[in-house]
Parts: sequence; structure tokens; C-alpha cells
Amino acid sequence: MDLVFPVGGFYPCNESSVRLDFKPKITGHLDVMPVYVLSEGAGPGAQVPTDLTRIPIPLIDISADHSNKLVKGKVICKGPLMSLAADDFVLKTVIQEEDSQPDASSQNQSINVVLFGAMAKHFNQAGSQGDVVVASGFTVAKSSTVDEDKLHPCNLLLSGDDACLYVSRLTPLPDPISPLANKRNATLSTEVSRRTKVPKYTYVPLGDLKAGSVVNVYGVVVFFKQPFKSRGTDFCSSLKITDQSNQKIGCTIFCEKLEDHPKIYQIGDIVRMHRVKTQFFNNSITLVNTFGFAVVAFDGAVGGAVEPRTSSRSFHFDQEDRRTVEELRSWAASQTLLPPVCTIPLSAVQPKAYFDLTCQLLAKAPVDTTCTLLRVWDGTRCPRTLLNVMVERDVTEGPSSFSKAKEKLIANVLVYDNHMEFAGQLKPGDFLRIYNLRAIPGSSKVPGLTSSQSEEVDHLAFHLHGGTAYGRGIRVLPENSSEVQELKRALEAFPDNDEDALSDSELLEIWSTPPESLDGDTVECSSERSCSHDMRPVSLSEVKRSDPGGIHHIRVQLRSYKPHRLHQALKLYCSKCTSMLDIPDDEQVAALFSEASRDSGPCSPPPWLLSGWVDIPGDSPGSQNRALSVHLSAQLLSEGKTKELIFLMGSTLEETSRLAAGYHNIVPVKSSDGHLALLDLSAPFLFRGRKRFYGCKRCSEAAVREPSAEGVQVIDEKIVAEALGVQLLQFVLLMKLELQDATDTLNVFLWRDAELFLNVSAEDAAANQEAQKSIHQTMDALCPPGDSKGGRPWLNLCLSAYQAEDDEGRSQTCYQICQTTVTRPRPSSTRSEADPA
DNA sequence: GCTTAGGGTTTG
Repeated sequence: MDLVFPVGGFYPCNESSVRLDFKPKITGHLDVMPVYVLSEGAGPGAQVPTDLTRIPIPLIDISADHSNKLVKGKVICKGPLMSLAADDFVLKTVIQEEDSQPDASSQNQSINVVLFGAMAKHFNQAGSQGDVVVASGFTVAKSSTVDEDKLHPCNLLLSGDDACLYVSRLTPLPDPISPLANKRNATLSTEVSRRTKVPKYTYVPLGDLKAGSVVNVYGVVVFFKQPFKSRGTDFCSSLKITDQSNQKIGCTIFCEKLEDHPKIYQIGDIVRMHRVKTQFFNNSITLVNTFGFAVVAFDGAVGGAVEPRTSSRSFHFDQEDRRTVEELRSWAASQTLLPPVCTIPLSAVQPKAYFDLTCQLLAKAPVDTTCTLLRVWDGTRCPRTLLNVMVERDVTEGPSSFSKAKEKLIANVLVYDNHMEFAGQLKPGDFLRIYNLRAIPGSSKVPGLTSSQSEEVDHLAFHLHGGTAYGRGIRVLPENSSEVQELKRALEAFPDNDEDALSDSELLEIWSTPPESLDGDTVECSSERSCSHDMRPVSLSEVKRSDPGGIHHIRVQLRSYKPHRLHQALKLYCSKCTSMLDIPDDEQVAALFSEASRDSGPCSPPPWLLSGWVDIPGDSPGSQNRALSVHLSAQLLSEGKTKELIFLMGSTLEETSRLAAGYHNIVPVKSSDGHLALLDLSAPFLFRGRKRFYGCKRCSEAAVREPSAEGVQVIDEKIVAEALGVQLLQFVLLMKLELQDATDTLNVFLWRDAELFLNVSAEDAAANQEAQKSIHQTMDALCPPGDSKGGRPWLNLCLSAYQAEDDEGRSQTCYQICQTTVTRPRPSSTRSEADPA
């Protein structure tokens, strides 16, 4: 058998000048010799066949004929030898096109090669990561793992008599060998140590480290910080590792690129680091990365797959590494020095606890300059009520609301200071682990809280405090990690998903299917008309074709609605001048209060008022109480009604809100030109418990005047407004609904009868969380987030069409839902007695 | 250009 070939032209010239010694491994049948090892630098040339054409890996195509082709590549990953049957094996390896241009598209440069039978066995012994191989006689098959490994969409299959694999070993670069480095595994089997000539990496036990050398180490992670921005040019990772020597060694890794940092997810993970330097700091050895640094991390669970976590394009990993990892795993498992796992689901969160949370990001929004809100879930439900956080409108990334069922599972995480920058790069949908998260019970001092919530103290808030102490930080977990796989299973158990957009096919289905045919599998009608019209329902296309004006009865589904954020639907309406205003946000109002308290000069209150002081307790234990100037009606005082109505001066918005719990009516006042005056009417002119009332700037002639309380049982907002000359603004709800039936879609308003439709008063919705929740529940029932059509109930609506002028003065037809009430699900009735409608 | 950080008794 002549196995010596001349040097072939297809071989790159830098190697063709090398005489290659052909050394068949005579371990199998002599007539089947599929793996040839070509060693550099000795003996007469042994070569691969010259009659074949080389095909670059990216050009491999399933439909082409490969019978006269060969493929050359560098082994970047070598899988384990798998036994299929008694003497049948399979081995998967990944090879990478060697001569690819650095700037060429990196796509499909690497391909899975599957070796069968004796070839797998031979390559397992003869081949190593870093070798250059040439394959011929292969077949091409579709790769089933392309989604996961992102490699070439084809696999090369090497089996049968035609298949050949030539292994060429270049002289590897010398590895920095520390004089102190000694072999970790003295018990290495002779079979393994004999089979390869590639210099092994040597790993120094942590107990043998001496300062002033460059070494390779393995260790179990006992502490870690996610990479954080240093003051220099790099990100910095901090870890502490240990091994069987029980030494705990601190490591500091500086790398500019995040992907070069160790991918550590939890304590107990195992790291292998190449080329770290040892140095003394604080009387102990520490490790710092140095030139050529590389790190690979592994999960620390005993019995789990040994999957290297690295972003290196190639790295050495062999059976010995696998063994080292497994030894460290079982050693660590036998130790009690690892702290207990603090990764817990939301369902197990205890108040005040610090913990690590593995979760999915659903939405995020900036809260203020120090803090970002992350809305996350892990599929479990925390038994405690979770804090609700309001953010400024239109700043939420991701859906701004979810189904009520899903909302119950969502934790609001406030991420502070340095973590904001990282949070800024997160995207809804990302899988995260948040480290050293704090569960804070009854937090009332949270930015963005609504006034109604500040009184409810039993909420759990989640804070990721600033700084990196205790490993505080956030990590995005890769999709294929076991922790994400586990999380996904938990999330998939929850049927709801919140994708608002409908696919084209879903739209087509909606548009082309008559409502009748959908009835069978959809939710039944959930609204009731209370009008007295006697007319048959018409389709939306008929509505659109109708003459302007008039009333229609329709049967429709709610396709979408705006705004999703309730506070944007709430408006202030002046029945006198018909102007509609947004409700000012707390920041604006607070500014008006502080402005008013600044120009409080001396002033003489009107004679019917008596002046005094009211003590405002400090807003935190130990802080100073504040005494504020307060004025009471002499008449009310003489009747002993000291809580009925006070005029309060110099208070902040927050103080006024707090005092409102103790007084029926509070009118904030200021000093203006020596007289008592009301604040600017952009601020509430009256606080009644949780409710705030506003006046119309245009229609009011406001002044501090005495309300006539004679014969009046309860001083309410109408009496106060009338006395003060304030034109009271009504709270109204205004929403834009997109309706659909089989024929068309139609945009309509929900306004004049919004309270009737939603069975909630706007005034309550402005002040009361239950009322807000009820509206969300109703809208979610009518238009389940993420639901295409199946879960959407059909609505019997009464619709009024009318002409209105748009901004340019053109007349257009508008529609409003009227005299209709949602009947299912029955929301908790929160209509107040004082119905402004 | 060759530093950066070097866990820690936990703010909102």
C-alpha cells in the first residue's frame, strides 16, 4: 500500500514547503485507514491526494456534488467520542476555514463535521483542537443545530470507505510555562498522556501560587462581581476562586470588551483562566489577567453537561479539562464553604431579603435621574402585593400594560445609579439575572409613586442599590443557558403573551370571517345597551356609508385602544367653556407649591379667618417637625368644626397630601401683596382626602372667601368652589377605541358615557387605586393583551355619530359610544355617590 | 496609553 503522496498544489504554499511525514495509526483494519496524521518537520513527504479540488467551507452547499472535492479547516472544537453500539462510534468536531480573510463575512466559516465508526475512534485519539484537517469522500447533510450553534447550515458526514481525514499538526506556540507550574493530574492515564504531542496547558493549584509569575489556573467561584466600568479604559470583573487546596484567591480581570470577561452566573461556577499573573496585595496572592488572557467558565453542578462558556473563537478543551471540571465540581459539592444559593423565585421572596433573581424583562422606563424601572417576571407569583410604580407618560420601552393576570406576576425593580447605564442597554424580552436585589416592604418613599399608593404600606418594592458591593449587578443570560431554559418553561406555562401586533394572516382571518362564524369559540357578548332605540345592528361598513349624524347599533370587537396608560385617559373638563385639560403631574404641581411658599411675605388674613399653626411631622424618623401657618373660619371654629376646612400656607405638595388624611377640606393658600390668595389654578385648589379638585383658569374668579356653611351637613367641593369663585373642573375619561367587525374597522371615542361604559367614576379613577384597577381589568377583558381575536368578546354598542370640526376647521364625522355598559366581567363597583356626570 | 481594582457589616 503506497501511502506517500507528492506535495499537492492545493496546499497553501507556506506549508507545501514542509516535508510531511506520514504516520498511519495502525489501530484498526489495515484496509480501512481513514485518519492519517501528518506531522510537521520530519521525514519524507506524505501528502493528501492531489486529484481533488478544494472547496472553501462557506461554499459548501447541500445540492452540489462533492465527490471530487476536499475541505480543509482548523479544528476549533472537538467533541467527545460517543459510543453508538459495541464497536460503533460517532464524534462531532467543528472545523473552521483557515484561509478566510479577516474582513470576510464570518458567516458559515465553521462547519460541523461528523465522523462515524472507526474514523471517529481514530480521530478521537489522533486529532486535537488546533490541528488542521483535510477531509475527502464526505457527504453533505443539512445541519439540524444551525439555530443553536449558528454554524454552517450543512454538516459534513464522514463515513464508509471513501471518507478520509488527514490531520496536520503545526508546531504549536509555546505556552508560558511557569517554573512553578506542576501537573494538576498526576494520575492522568498513560493512554491519554501518550496519545498527544500538543503541549498541555499546565494548571497551578491555588495553594502553590507564588508572586511574580504567569500561570494557568482552575478554580471554583466563591464570590464574583459582574464586569463593571472601571475608572480606566476597561471593564473590571472581580472574582474569588478556590480549589482543593482551600486557598481563596482574589482575581481581577480588566478587559475592554465585555465578552472577554468570565461568564459567571452564580457562585459555584468553575473558571479556567489562562495567562494570569500572580502578585501580592494585602499580604496575599492575587491574580490579574495579562497578555493573551483567556477564560472559560463552566456550570458547577455535579453531573451536569460540561459546556464551556466562552466567546473565544477557538480554545483548547480536552478530556483532561473535562475531568478537572468534574473533579472540582464534586470537591465543591463536598464542601460547605459555598454560601447557600440565594437565587430564589418571586414566589419565595421574603421582605427585607437580599437575593438573586432570574427573570425576563418585560418593559422598562426611566423614573428619575438616579433610577430606572425594570418590569420583570419569572412566572411565579409573589404572595405579597407588589409595588406599582407610575412613570412619566410615553417613556416606557415595551408594553405599558399587561393583562391583569400577568400584572399580578410582574415585579417592579428599581435600579439605581451605576446600574442605570447597563439597564439602558437591556431590551424587553431579555433574560436577566439580577444580583443582590433587595425586597423592601412597605416602601412609601419611592420615586414615581402615585399619591394613592403612598398610603398603602404593604407593598413589596425591589431595589438594586447603587454600587457593586456584594456583587450587585445585572447580567443578561444567554438564551441557551440552562437557567434560561428553565425560566422559559415556567413562563410558557403562563398562556398569555403580550404581542400587540397582529400578523397579516390573523388580520386576513378577522377581515374575511363573518362574526357569526366566530361566535362558536369566542367569548359571549359582554356589553349591554341601556338606550331606548329600537333598531337592528348594522355592520361597520354600513356605519361608514351612512349619512353623518344619527345613532347606530353595532356588534363589534375591540381591536385596540388608546391610551393604554390610564392617567393619560383622565382629563379635566370645564362644562362652562368646554375646554379639556390634562391632569398636571405631581412634579408640576409640586413646583407650584414650592413657588407659592417662596413668596410668602407678611399678610393680613380677612377678619373671618383665625390664624394658627399646624405641626407637620418630619417625613422620616428623626427629621424635624415643621410648623405651618394655617387659617380657620371663625364660624366653623366656634361650632367646634376644626377639621372641616382649613386654609394652609407654605406647605409642600407632599405635606398637603399627608395632612389631607386629617382634614375634610384643605385649601392651599399663599401670601400675595399682603393678602391671602389661592395658588395658581394649575394646582389643585382643594384637597379632600385622596381627591384633588381643580378649577378652570379661564372661567374662575378665584379669591379667598368664606363658604357659607349655614344649614350645610357636609362641606364638599361644590360648596368650596362656589365660595371661592372657582369654576370646578370635572374629571372625565377620554379614550379612543378601534372597533372591528367582519366588514371594517372604525375609530370611536369613549367620553361622555365613559363612566357608564366602564362602571367607574372618573373622579374615583383619579384618586383611587381600586377604580384604576377596575378600568384596567375591564379593558383587558375587552382587549386581552397579546390576544389576536379568540379571547375578545363581542360587544353590543350604541354608537352616536356627529359632526365636529378638526384642527383646521374642517367638518368631519366622529363617533362616540353612548348608553352602553360593560357587563362582563363585572368590575367591582366603585362609583361614588357624588357622581359628577 | 500600559491605568483601572484590590468584595464586605448593604440608601433611595
